[in-house]
Amino acid sequence: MKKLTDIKEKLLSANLKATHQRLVIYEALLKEMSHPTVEFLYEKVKKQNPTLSLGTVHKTLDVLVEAGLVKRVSSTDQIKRFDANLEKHNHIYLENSKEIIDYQDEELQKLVMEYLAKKQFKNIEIKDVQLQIKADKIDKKSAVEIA
Amino acid sequence: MKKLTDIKEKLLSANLKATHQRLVIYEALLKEMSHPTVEFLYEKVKKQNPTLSLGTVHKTLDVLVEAGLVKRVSSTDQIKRFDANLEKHNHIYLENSKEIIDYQDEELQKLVMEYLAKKQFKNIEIKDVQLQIKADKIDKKSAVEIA
DNA sequence: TTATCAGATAAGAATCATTCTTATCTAGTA
DNA sequence: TACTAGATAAGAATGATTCTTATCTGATAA
Repeated sequence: MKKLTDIKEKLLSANLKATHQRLVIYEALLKEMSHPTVEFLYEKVKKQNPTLSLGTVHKTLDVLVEAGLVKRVSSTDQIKRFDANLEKHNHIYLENSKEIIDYQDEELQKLVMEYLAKKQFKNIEIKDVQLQIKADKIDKKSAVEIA
Repeated sequence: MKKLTDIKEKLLSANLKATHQRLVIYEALLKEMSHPTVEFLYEKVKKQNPTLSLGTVHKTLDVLVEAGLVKRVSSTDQIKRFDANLEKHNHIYLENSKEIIDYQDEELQKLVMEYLAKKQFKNIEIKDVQLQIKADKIDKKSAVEIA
C-alpha cells in the first residue's frame, strides 16, 4: 500500500514536481496489477479529476518512464501498456484472456543471468533480460496461481 | 537460401493460394534478418512490383501470421514487426541502435523450459517462452558477435 | 472457348492511439 | 505583487493500421 506521501517523495527524488495530476496518475498505475493502457488509466483518474485530459496522461506517463519510475511493457499489439513495478520480474501473456500478469522468480532470473554472463558476446553490453511466457488460461473465471 | 518453389510449397501446404504478391512479400521477409516493419517490406517489394499496394502488404502479413508461417515480434514501440524464422529463438533488443537481432541458443531454451516445467502453475498452460535481452551496441559500426 | 464464382488485390477513405501545438494556468521566487 | 518556468487543457495533426468498395484473377464447369 503506497501512501500519497511516498508517491510524492518518489516524484521529488526524481527531480519532478509533485503536481496533483502526476500524483493521481502515478497512484492509479501503482494500484493496477494489470499493466494498464493510457486510456484505462485516463478513465480511472477522470472520475475524481474531471478536468484532467488524456494528453496529460500520455505526457505524464512519458515523463515517469523518462525518469525511470515506470516501465513500458512490450507487446505485439499497437497499444502502449505501463508497469510501475520496478523489481526484476517477468510477464505471463495470457493469450486467450488478453491479460498480462507478473511472474516474479529470483531463482529463474539468476539462472538466466548467470548463464548469459558465461557466454561471450562481442560488441554488446547486456542491460536487462526479460522472459515472456505465453500461455492460455484454462479456466477463464478463476485466477492463475503460481506455486 | 529459399527457392521460390519452396515458398510456394509452404503457402500451399498452409492452404493459401500462392499468388505473386504473397510470394514476393514472403520471400522478402524470409531474406530479412532485421525483423522488418510493414513499410520496410513495402518499399522493398515495390521496386519490382510497382502496382502492389501497402494495404496488400498488411493483409498478406496478417494472413501469413494467421496461417502460422510468420510471427509478430513484440516491442515497446507502436510499429508492427515480423519474423519468418519459426525456430525457437530469442531476441536481443539493441536499444541504442534500435535493432532487433536473433539469438538462438538451444541450451538456454532447454534450461528455461525445464525449470518452468518443474514449477507448479495452476490454471494456465504454457505455450511458449521467449527471452528479451535488452542491450546496447558498443561499437555501432561493427556487428554483434555471439560466441 | 466462355461463363461463373470465390478469393485476392488496389485504391483510397476511415479509424484511432499518439503526438504536437498553443494558450492558459500554477507554484515558487524575487 | 509581478515574474517566470514548467505543467496542463484543449483540440488539431499525424501516421500506422484497418476497413470498404470496386476491380481483377485464376480455377472450374458448362
